[in-house]
Parts: sequence; C-alpha cells; structure tokens
Amino acid sequence: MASTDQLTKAGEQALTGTQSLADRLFLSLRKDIVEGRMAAGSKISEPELARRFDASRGSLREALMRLDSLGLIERRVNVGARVVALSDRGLLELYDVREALEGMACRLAAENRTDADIAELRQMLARHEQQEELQAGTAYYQPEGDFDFHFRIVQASNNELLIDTLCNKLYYRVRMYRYQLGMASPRAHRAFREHSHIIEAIEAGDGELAEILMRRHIRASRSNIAKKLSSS
Amino acid sequence: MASTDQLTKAGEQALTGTQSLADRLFLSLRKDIVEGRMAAGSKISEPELARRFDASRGSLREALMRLDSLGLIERRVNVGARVVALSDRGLLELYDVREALEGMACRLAAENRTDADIAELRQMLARHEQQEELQAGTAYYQPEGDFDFHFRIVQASNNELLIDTLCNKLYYRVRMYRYQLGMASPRAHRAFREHSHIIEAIEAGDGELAEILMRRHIRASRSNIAKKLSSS
DNA sequence: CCAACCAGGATTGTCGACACTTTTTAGTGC
DNA sequence: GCACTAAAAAGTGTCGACAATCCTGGTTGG
Repeated sequence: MASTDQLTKAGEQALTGTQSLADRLFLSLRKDIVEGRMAAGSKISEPELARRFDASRGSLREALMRLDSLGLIERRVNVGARVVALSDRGLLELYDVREALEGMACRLAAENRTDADIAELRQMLARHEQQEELQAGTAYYQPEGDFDFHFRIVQASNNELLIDTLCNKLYYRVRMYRYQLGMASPRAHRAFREHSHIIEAIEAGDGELAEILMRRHIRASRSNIAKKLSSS
Repeated sequence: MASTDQLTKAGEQALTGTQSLADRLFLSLRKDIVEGRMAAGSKISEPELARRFDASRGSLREALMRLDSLGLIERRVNVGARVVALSDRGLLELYDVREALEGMACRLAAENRTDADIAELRQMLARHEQQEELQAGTAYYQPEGDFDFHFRIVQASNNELLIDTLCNKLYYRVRMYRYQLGMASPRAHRAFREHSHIIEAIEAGDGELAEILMRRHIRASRSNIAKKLSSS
C-alpha cells in the first residue's frame, strides 16, 4: 500500500508544457495501480489519498475521474471508488481486443510505411536479438522488449485514434495484468521469430499478411495464457 | 448554441440508481455535442456553461473531464476546452477502428451465440425489411436502423471490454459525425442484404465468415464515404 | 509602420467548507 | 444470542472564493 508519495513536479513536462496538479496526481496514481502498489480490488478513500499526496480532494477527484474512464478504477455514486479487480476473463477479453486493434495497426503500418519507421523497427529487432543471444531463453518475451515492439508498430500505424486507444488507454490495463500476474512467457524464441516475420511483411508493404501475422502472434500468446489459467 | 437547458433530473436513473449532478451534466453536454448544438471546434467557457446549467464550476469540470476522455472535447492546461473538430481524416480513422473492433465483435457473437441473441437479431432485421419496403430506397441505411444493427451485434459479443469500448466510447464519435455531416448513404438495399448475410453467418456459428462479412460491410461504407469526400 | 512590451480583464486551477448519503456501531427488545 | 432500530461517524457530492495563468488591447520605442 505504500506509495511513491512524491509527485515528480519538475519531470515529464518537457513535451506538453506545464502540467496541472491533477495531471500529476493522475500519472502517479496510474503508476501505483498498474504496478500493484494499490492492490487490485481495494477500496479508495478520497480523504486519505488527498492527505497522502498533500492535495485537495477536488484535484484528487479529477484524477480519479480520469482513472475511471481509463478503466483502472470503478466508481459508484455516493459509495466510492475501488481499484478494478483482475480476472481471468478480463485478461482474455483484453487479448481479443488487442488482436483486433493491433492487427489493424499492423496492416496500416505496412500500408503507410516510411523508411524511418522501418529503420527503427529493424534496429529494435536487432537490439532484441542481441539481448536474446546474451540471455538465451526466457528473457526476451518480457514486458520490456515485447512491449516496445508492439508499441512501436502501433505508433507507425499513422492512425491517431488507434494510437490513442491502444497506447493511452488499453496498454495500461495490459501492463497492470503483466505486473501483477507476472507473465513471464516461455515463448521467447518463437515470439522473436514472429516479430521478425511481422517486420518483414511491413517492410514489403503487405498489409494483409502483416495483419494476419500479428493476429496469430497475439492469439498464440492468448492460447498460452488460457492454457496456463485453466490448469490452476 | 441554444442548449436543452433542462437536465432530466428524474429520467434515465432507472438502471444505475441515482446519478449525480456531474453525471447529468455529462450526459446533457454529450448530447449537445453529438447533435451539434455545441458547434464542433468551438471554445467552451466554464463559467458560462456553469451559469447556463445552474451548477457550480466544480461539477461542470467533472463533466468536462469525462467528455475529454471520450474524445469529444480537447483540453489544454490553463487555456481551456474546445469541442473536438471534425475532419475527413478523423472520420476515416474511425472507420478503420470500427472495422477492426466490430469485425472481432461479430466473430465473437458468432462463436458465443445464444438463441435469444439470434431471435432478437432476426426480429430486428424483419423490422428493418418491413421499413425498407415501405420507404423504398434511401430510408433504411439511416442512423437509426443501421446503428441498431451494429449496436446489437456488439452487445452479443459477450466481451465486456469490447462492448464498453464501442458502445460507450467510440459510438458517440460516430454519432457526432453522422449528425453533423448528415451521412445519408445510398447503400440502402445493398447494406440490408449485407446485414442479412452477417446474421446468417452468426446463426451458423461461423465466426470467421461473420468477421469477414462485417469487415467488408464497414469497409464498403468507408469507401463510399471516402469517394464522396474526395469529390468535394 | 511594425515589433516588442506592458497593464487590464477574463479564464482556469486549486482549495476548504457545507450538505447529503452510506456505513458502522451501539443499544434495545425479544 | 440474535434481529431490528437508531444514532453517530465516515465518506462522497456540491459549492463559492482565492490564486495563478493566459489572452486582449493599447502603448511605447525603434
């Protein structure tokens, strides 16, 4: 339950200019929820949080409102807010939505590809390969490497709505599940090859193939998780 | 600019129980934006709106916060909020996201179909057919009928995240474009046949086909719009 | 004439206090 | 001991006021 308690007042405001107190509260709370410092399903007390962050309840409520529309907390009128509960079903639903959206993102990335995008994707893949050779085995398909990959492809889709929906909304829920259920998948080598083939399809401008490969990639991950869930 | 000015204090609270003032403000403003009573791209003055709705700025700000995360307004720190601007690009982006998500919804609806869902879909289609025969021609593919159809299928997907994303978020943007650009498509008969085939695929439990047909259906509509846009 | 600068006014961000609702707790009767 | 009631405590919803910031128009200097 112990939180960071320190709002990075100066940090992170390079890009967007100054940010409000409510913004910082929002970012800080989002981090705490995603990384499990606020337990999933636990109740949220506005006065207590306001004291802890040394802010007024009004500003805090603004932050909570935004967490609500991110789907990270649930609010009920006159009752209060709780951190959203994690469930097997919720995780599987997330995979289905990602399959649809990231498949489309991958198709668009292939259709609108630019030299810069491809160069960056290839470079990232090379980095991952190096890393994989070093820590042969289970290391690659980790939050970091895998996430970078998916994140980058979505960015290359050139569809603002898609980028916003995935990168600014859904991915926080994904991260929350990863952190808290500790998804260390044993699909390291296979996942790397799949990533490689996806980039090839994008480079070739083959949107249809790129989408199919991305969907398979995500579906395979989903099956893997589903199997693990059913056996516990 | 003249608004409804009357918050339905009693209405709509049957399902969720009592709703807060901020809730009602949110619903009312959302309606005004979607239906164009607040012009797209226009600036929003918090004090003015608060006076108009006879509410405090705090409650109003809560409503604005939620409109922001719906993507219906855009806020900038210390500057204020504007109703989101409509653009050709934004409309086309919306279609791509819908194609991905509704395609998936359609697949899931086929895979998890229930007798109740199918009965309701068939019944709705029959209603639309009747309506089409009456007003032969351009009447069917109208906001109402078409929207009901897509809405119902998404509901049948049995994926809470998908339902929430489409029905409680994206569709308001869709409605906004429909209202304000007045999309009266001449695809009446064809669209109806497409709907019919989609339902058949769902009824047959053929998720793959159902998804393909839905994606084609949406993509055809997108092409239609794209053509119209480029010729103006 | 144009650019930079500087009030004045208006708008946004933040706060503390009050009203109402829900939950908890203490008490009473059976 | 248990169920029901009622008071009190805690929590949420709403409001009005103050402080910080931004936009507007006019002014000054080059």
